Amino acid sequence: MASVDRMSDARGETAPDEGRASEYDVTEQIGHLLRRAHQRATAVFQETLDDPGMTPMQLAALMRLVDAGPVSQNRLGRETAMDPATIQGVIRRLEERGLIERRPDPSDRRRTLLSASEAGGRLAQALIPSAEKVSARTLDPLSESERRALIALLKKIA
Amino acid sequence: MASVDRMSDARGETAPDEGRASEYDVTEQIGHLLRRAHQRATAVFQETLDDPGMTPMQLAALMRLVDAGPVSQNRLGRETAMDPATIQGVIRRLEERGLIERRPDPSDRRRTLLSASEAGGRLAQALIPSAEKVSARTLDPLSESERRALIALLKKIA
DNA sequence: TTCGCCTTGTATGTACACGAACATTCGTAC
DNA sequence: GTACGAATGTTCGTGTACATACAAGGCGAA
Repeated sequence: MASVDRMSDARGETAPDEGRASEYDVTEQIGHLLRRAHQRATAVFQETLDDPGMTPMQLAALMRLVDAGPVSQNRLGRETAMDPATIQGVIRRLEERGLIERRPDPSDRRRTLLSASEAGGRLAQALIPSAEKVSARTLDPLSESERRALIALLKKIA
Repeated sequence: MASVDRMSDARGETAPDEGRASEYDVTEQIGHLLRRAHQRATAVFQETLDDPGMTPMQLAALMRLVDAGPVSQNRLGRETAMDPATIQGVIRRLEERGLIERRPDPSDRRRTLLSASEAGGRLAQALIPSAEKVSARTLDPLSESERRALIALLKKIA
């Protein structure tokens, strides 16, 4: 978290910005900027959320489960933009913490139905204010109209 | 890469968007949008770059080395926004491919000086057009002014 | 009904990403 | 000149992220 702060400098040691041979500057590429911004958003999440050990992906999955009732694992992955191979681990860790439950789907024997446990539902509800603070802090450097603009632009390229 | 495309739907199986209990929608949070956008940028990178096996981080490090001459490992990490623990693996893989070279810093025995090898320099130069195409494709859905706006906003929150 | 194709969940392997702990070395204050 | 704090690079552990391959079940067409 604090490590991100340390990574922004380019001072000292050698003269800055001399002898740029090619015309390709990594720090100007959209991919790099998206990565940096996502990096900071994750750091803010960890600093701000009232639950150490809860990760962004785990909270996303849990919140979605609380809202969207029992769903299959793959479907939950689609709704939260997670690969089937990725959501597998997220689900396993949430279950190990007793926040969600798994049971076989009676109407389709391939599927496992997921739902939030009692404790999971309570935790999700309790974390909402904290989660909203995360978003607010991440967008802190921007004005209200800039925030709306950024969100709209991100939706366009996603 | 194609998997990202499959992850955008929320149709079928149950009625969409009924019984939203809490007021927290994950897909509207800035962190989630940043993650999705970064996800797509990475997918475009892999589809577009003329070198399977080259990753965004590896290219960033290599490009920086070509431009910024010999640098220590930690410093290169700071300039490309990579954790010391992270850049370690990136450097190792680049060296295994013979694209960069490591030698001890004579003036500071803690440090390892990194520089691009001959082959690394040639590859970096050859990949520039391809890398620019990556950025262009990622920004494809946006107009020229939108692109500038997005880049400026991302720099503000990073 | 059976064949072919799709979906679902799992496992494996690679590559970030970062906290934490560590040994070595440097620089400086004393 | 020596003790102390800071910087450098490494290792370990955990958590995404995804390609690939796979077993099992569902489903429609022949």
